[in-house]
Amino acid sequence: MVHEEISIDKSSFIPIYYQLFKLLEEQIRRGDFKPGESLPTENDIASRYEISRMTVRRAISELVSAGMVYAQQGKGTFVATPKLDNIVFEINDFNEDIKKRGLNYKTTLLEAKIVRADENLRAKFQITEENKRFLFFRTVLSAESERLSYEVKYTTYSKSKPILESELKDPSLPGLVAAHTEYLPVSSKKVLQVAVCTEEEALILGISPQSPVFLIEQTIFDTELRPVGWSKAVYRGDRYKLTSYDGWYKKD
Amino acid sequence: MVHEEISIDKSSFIPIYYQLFKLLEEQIRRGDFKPGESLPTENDIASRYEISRMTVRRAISELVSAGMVYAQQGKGTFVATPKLDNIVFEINDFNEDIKKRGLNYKTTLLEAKIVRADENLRAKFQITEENKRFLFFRTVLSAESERLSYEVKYTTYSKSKPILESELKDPSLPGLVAAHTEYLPVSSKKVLQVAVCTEEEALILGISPQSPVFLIEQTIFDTELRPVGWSKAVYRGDRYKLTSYDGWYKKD
DNA sequence: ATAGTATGAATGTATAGACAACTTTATAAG
DNA sequence: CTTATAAAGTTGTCTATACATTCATACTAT
Repeated sequence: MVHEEISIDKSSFIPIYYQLFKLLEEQIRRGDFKPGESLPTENDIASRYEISRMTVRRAISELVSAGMVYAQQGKGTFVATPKLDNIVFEINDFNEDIKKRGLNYKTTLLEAKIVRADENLRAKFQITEENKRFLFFRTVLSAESERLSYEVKYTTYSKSKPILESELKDPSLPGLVAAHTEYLPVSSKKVLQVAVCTEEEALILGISPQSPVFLIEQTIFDTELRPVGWSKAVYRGDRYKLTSYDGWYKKD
Repeated sequence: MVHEEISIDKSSFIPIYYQLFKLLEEQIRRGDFKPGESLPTENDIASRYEISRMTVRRAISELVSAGMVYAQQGKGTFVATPKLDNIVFEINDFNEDIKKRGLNYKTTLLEAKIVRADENLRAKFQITEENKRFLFFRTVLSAESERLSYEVKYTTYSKSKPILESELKDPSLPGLVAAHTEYLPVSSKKVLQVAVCTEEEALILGISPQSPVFLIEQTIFDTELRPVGWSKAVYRGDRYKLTSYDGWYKKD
């Protein structure tokens, strides 16, 4: 296969550092520089293309960010070996998958009320006070009139921030928390497990009991690391999967 | 709470850009600059600390990478709102969890042989040739004499690259592929699903049939995007979980 | 021979300045 | 008042230079 000659066009509106980044990336991909080998020195590249060394460094730093090369002070810059045992499952929203497929999805609010915390809930929110009240939501997500997931959510509650009608449409946990917390919610922890669903969940989702499901618990914390929101969601195992891509070739 | 006064020490061995990065990060964390608000301009910061604008830009670019701020040309640099519905499950190795807990884990090779591809396998490797041969491995991972996962792996095979004794100890798919492929393996796709285990898997893992399990399929591709390795692993659902942290506060 | 020292080469940090690209605001023209 | 133009402000790119830091090598003294 013949590769078209790529080079640097200093008069282009595309930044030089970006052109060089793409050029080096392509050369690495097609094996001009192999894993473990070193790239030409920054000064070599700079004089080769008659550009500044700082511009070369900008290009190389992009390669470093992409994980394709690594630099060692005093030695040089070397091509990395693609790491293939790294697994990164990234989901902006566990439901995004469904939405992307263009299906008609909708969230149904089963219940919304103010509750007093029982012992279990107090543990989740790391409080001892017995009379503290929380907002409680139960929702079901469905697509094409098929129920896909069931979620219960709790957030802190204060009288000064009542429930708004608009929240009830599609109450996401981060959204609810932001609306009912004094402090800024800044961090979140999620735990994914597999389980077989309970009879109640099976009934709600319209699947047979003991079916395998994804179970995701999420806790949201404020600036002082106090829990201000907690949710537990059950996703049908036969309708969800997570995909991870790795290595040099990534989805653009 | 009183915060110690942080500032820039130009004589420190810690780079100025890094000091400034940490300084700005801390100011954002404690709310001096709130989400949506703008940071001081680069020139302001530069003259405020009597450093170069390029050094300021280096610091801010770190903040951008961390997702705490975003820059808009011509307008300014603004504090981002923590995104809490992003889920990133990252596992260097699905077994790392086990290893970190300091348990005695070991990989047991159940079987290793050369096989001819059946129709199913040919589909996985996107080939039609019927007589092509592949390497086949079956392994079990156990910790504290408890079996945790069961994995079957296939890689391309050529006579010129025979199986080495050393491979049989702990044959990871990327390792096997690298040892038996002509071209460089550069990318990988993994799909995680939930399932209930088969009777065979239940027997091997010593759990009851129909137990919930994680199921991870991995395909490794070479530079020409040809599949050169495929594996399917079953992990005990009661022994594995995935955790994701999100937002501004991340684990250090 | 060994250890210490000097030298060169490579990446890392920092600066000052120039201009480009984009946005907002102020100004002028109709 | 509206619209077009100019100006100012802000981030983005690029350059040339200087020095620091780290590493490998060659050299020197013992």
